[in-house]
Amino acid sequence: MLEKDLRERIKEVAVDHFNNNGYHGTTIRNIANDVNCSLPMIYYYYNNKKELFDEIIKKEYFDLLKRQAALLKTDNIIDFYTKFVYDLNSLSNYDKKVYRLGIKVYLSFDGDEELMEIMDEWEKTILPRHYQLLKPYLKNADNDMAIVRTLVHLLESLIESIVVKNRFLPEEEIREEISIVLRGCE
Amino acid sequence: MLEKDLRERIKEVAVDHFNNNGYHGTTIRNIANDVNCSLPMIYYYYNNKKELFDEIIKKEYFDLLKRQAALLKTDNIIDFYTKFVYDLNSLSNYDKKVYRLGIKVYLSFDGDEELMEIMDEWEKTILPRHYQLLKPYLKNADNDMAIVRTLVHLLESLIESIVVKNRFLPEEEIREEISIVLRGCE
DNA sequence: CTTTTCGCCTAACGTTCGTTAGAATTATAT
DNA sequence: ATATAATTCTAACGAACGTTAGGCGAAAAG
Repeated sequence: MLEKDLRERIKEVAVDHFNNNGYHGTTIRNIANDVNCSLPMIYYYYNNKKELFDEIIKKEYFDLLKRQAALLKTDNIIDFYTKFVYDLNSLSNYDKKVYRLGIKVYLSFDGDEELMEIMDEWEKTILPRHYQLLKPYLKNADNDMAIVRTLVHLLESLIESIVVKNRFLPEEEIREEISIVLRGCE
Repeated sequence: MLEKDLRERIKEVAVDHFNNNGYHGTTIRNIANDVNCSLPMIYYYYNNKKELFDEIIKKEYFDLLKRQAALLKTDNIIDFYTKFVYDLNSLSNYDKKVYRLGIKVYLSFDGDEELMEIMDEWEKTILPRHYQLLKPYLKNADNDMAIVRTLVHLLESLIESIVVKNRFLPEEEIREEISIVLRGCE
């Protein structure tokens, strides 16, 4: 037994390859090479290529999302969202790659119909969840929902910068932008 | 000679395939099948697969971007940005697919190093360009640049909804969100 | 001590890929 | 009419792909 469980190491390397080369550009041989194991070992732990890909999205990605969504919320809504985004900067490389891969599937740039449906289900929960979070701070104006939508759009773009484009975003910049959208709230 | 130039038809079908299946998931055989021509005809007009992909990004995508960027600007900045985004809804299917493919490369979900460098060069021009547009409407506050950044982030997310996720966004929703970011300007 | 199970391997299967050789057909020019 | 050039084809190349058959050695179970 090497440093880590072989099954885990395969998945880690697979995340890397799927990320860099997409589903079709990734070969089992290349994964096996980087893991330093023989080719059929991949099939010993995963039935086939698709199952390996699916496990990364269904388990790793959604676990990560749920961990993120369960973050504690402070009493200041701007602080909360700022921290929520800023903390993505210090995600582990593995988590960042899983996140990136998930977004790729979310935008239907990779994966298949089945995964897309799961993503659609998740997406439906996004707006209501943030509406609940923001509710106490909204002034029951006629554009409350527009503010929630705008914030979610901003968050998506910020997350993409950090996770997909692999940029570092300073806390102050994040706070400024979120404050612009939420100015007037609290 | 059929309805259209064969070279053009190959490119059209290729855009579709690269879009649906990515670079590695696309095969020259499948393209030839859908074009209803023999396989080597692709090689008659394009030296290889990569050249076909590159032409779509380098010519079609950037032509589209430049067309977009050259849009006339009205005297009302919110009207202008609203129209800018809303008009994406009625892009032709071909243009939408080209746009989508370009964003895929922009996010380095497809394509290679060389295309990424071209994308990076383009990206550098985005913030300054919108700063110039917004300048007359900004009140020289200390968060002027933050407003520009926020707007660009919002635009990116709105564009992605329409072009990548293929949603229809109503003009009123777009206007509301842009107004939230630009409230105070003009 | 024997037998079964587990983790891992070498070698190969059949298929599909990008690409090309070489020839047939059609259009253009002389 | 004849020569040249532009399109298009059938057929195949070698390489790489996902996947599997079958066996080896060590550990665990009886």
